[in-house]
Amino acid sequence: MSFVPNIIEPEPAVDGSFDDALLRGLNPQQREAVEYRGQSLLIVAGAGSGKTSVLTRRIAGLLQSREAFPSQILAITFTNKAAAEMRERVHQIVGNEAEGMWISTFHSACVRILRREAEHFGFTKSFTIYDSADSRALLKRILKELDADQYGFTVSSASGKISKLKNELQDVESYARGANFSDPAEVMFLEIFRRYTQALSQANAFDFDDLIGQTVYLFRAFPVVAAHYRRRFRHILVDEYQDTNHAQYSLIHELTRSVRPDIADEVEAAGGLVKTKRDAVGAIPGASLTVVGDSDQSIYAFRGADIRNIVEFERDFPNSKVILLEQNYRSTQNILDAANAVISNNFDRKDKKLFTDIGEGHKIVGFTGYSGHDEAQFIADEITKMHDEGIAYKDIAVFYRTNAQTRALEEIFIRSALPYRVLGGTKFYERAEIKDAMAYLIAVANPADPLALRRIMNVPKRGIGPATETALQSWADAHETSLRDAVRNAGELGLGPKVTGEILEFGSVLDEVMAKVYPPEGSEARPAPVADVLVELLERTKFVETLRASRDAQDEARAENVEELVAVTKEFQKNNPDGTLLDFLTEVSLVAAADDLDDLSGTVSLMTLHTAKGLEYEAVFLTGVEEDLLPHRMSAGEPGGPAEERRLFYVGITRARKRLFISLAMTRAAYGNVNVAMPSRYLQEIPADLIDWRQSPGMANSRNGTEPRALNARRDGSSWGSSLREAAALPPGKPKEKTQWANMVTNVVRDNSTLELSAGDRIKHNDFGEGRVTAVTGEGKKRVAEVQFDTAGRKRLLIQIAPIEKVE
DNA sequence: GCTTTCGAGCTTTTT
DNA sequence: GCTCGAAAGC
Repeated sequence: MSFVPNIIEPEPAVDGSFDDALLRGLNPQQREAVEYRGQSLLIVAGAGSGKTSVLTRRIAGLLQSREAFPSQILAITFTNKAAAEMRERVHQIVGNEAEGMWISTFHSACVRILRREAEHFGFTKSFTIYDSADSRALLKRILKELDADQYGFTVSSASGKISKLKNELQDVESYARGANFSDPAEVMFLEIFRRYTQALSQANAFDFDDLIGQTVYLFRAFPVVAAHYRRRFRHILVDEYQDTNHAQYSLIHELTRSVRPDIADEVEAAGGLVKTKRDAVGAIPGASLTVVGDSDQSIYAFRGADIRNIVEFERDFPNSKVILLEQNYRSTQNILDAANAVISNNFDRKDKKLFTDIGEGHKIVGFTGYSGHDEAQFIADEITKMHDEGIAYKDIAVFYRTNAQTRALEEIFIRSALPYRVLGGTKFYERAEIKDAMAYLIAVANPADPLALRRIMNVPKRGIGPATETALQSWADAHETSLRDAVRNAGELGLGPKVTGEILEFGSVLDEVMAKVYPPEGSEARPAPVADVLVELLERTKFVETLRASRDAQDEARAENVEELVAVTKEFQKNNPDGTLLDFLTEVSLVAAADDLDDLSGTVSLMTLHTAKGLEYEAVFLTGVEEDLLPHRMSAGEPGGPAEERRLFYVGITRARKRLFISLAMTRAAYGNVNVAMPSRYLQEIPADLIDWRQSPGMANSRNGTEPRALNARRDGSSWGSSLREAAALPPGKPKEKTQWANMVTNVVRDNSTLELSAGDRIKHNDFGEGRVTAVTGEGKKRVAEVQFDTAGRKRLLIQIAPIEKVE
């Protein structure tokens, strides 16, 4: 493929001035961060210090002053959501001038580049993107082929190691150079890595890490290609710089390099307009770089993020300017005091203190539950109270360390009829039936991908079992062709007539639909819209029909999910009239947890602490602040683990604007059994006078006691254990137990759909005891009772499933 | 080749 | 307490 410059543009006429409105309301440091002009700028932006505002105004300034065309700006954010927000905010300031900027994540920017350039190195533009599940499936096959479990390899250990290597820009060859060949496990790993890499390239696929790594490779191997992007992007801005890994760091380095005079000659000879950009010696100077970050918020070391990228920025980019933003515009002073106190325990950091002039605000509220459910009930009650006080559900968020913690929260929220959304976690696109439907689309888009093909070969059931699949694969191997070709030529395999017919029919459905997606060269036909493609595939394979006909009750729900996917494709087509199947697949592959956080108002948001980064809420609940959860047990062994966990806690605290709740439980369910939980060490790091303990670990621990025990008085495990044993020894359901653990919740659920309730009724609840109904709202399945309990306080109950009965 | 059953292992965080 | 894979029976 020859290099074709695709944008002809004159130099912008710099008038060097921009609207004063851009600087309005900024403090001196923020103002300087917007106005500074130089080769490289590091903005160290504490949590809530207005960095998004600074970044967007900086971009708007570049555009308004005509220092840059939109097409010369590349802004990189961490999530698509953040990218969309930044685009929107720039658009608000400069209007349509914002068109043509690249504001995207590292991954989507790289996909865009790779789709354009993949043909330089043996891929086609229709490559597929393997998500982690796809990579794992592939690795599973490879490990099995090699019997690698003999050497202690698991899918997760192998995928972790490969990912780590790729983040450090290592490939099979470079790894082999440093490998110890007398270690059989290392030899085995090398073989796994080799086969994995080979399988990806045969499948015309990249995994997540490749998207970055291969782009760097592309730039290094093809200087003229790199020169095209270096020439194009004159201003590069990177958000959340503390979370970049080595590959991403290298990508930034590659993009901001200057173009050597001889390469510039080559670009010019190929028709690239570079003359106006060349300096005295004929080189094209490197682009200007602005990075924004906060090393206190670095929480992705496990993914290869290297805090040194930000710490050593000044060394890497000589003559760079550093600007510190310390004034916080988000949180109350109490919240900031807690955050500052916690983070100051990380000793190897530059001292930095957030301050605000918002005022003290509410105290932080602490609560210790008996169990995770008890904790969840406390949260539900507090949310109800705040909602009554006029705080919208959408301004409230609940954070947790692990996704497993959602279960208890969801159960209680459903019972309390609280509207909520879980961000991340088991996502729509991870459901098996959705992955199946998606695999049909991938098989059509990228016929080289055997993973997708294998997944759907027998879905719905068409009698192509493992034996038949192996036969097809062997035929493909013997003829040195793809699995897809074997499907087309199934007639030559000598299989039974029935199964042969099925395979051929399957293959021709794919081929015929493919012809509609990629109309032959010179034909008038436009590529078929994604929704049509999907519907045709589903109909011709009787995919939904089979699910609907199934006796399994869950299959009905699966059919509905697939219909939902059809709706998603229609929506996509509406928003992107020219969107291709590849665009759709790319978008789906790169959606992040924080991305589906749309303005769907009126629901409480539940998410992990990692997902919470970059977001802010009026009220925040930090849950499960316990040893082994935060800090997580798994982090203990890793160097820097506890410090990173502390940063995670810090990130959580600093998301809150006005109200912060910190909660924990004395027991926590894991793997289906119940374990004793201890308060997190980080709790002691918050000055005691900042927290108003509704029920402190000390109170919850002492039998009847209302004396809060000082948190920093070390409790050993045995005292917790013994107190628990006493608690557990009490038969469940005794009145005494109830009053002591007013919020204790059991798992009793019943079908109450026939129960008629109205205001004034007196009821008895399994866990909360007796109370009076104050209001009934909603219809049918969603009827909700507001109940004032005698001892347990006010609760909202979803009547249908509440363990209650009327008492006369 | 399909379906059912039973046991093992599992949970850190994500683009 | 759930998911996945192996094994056995149909």
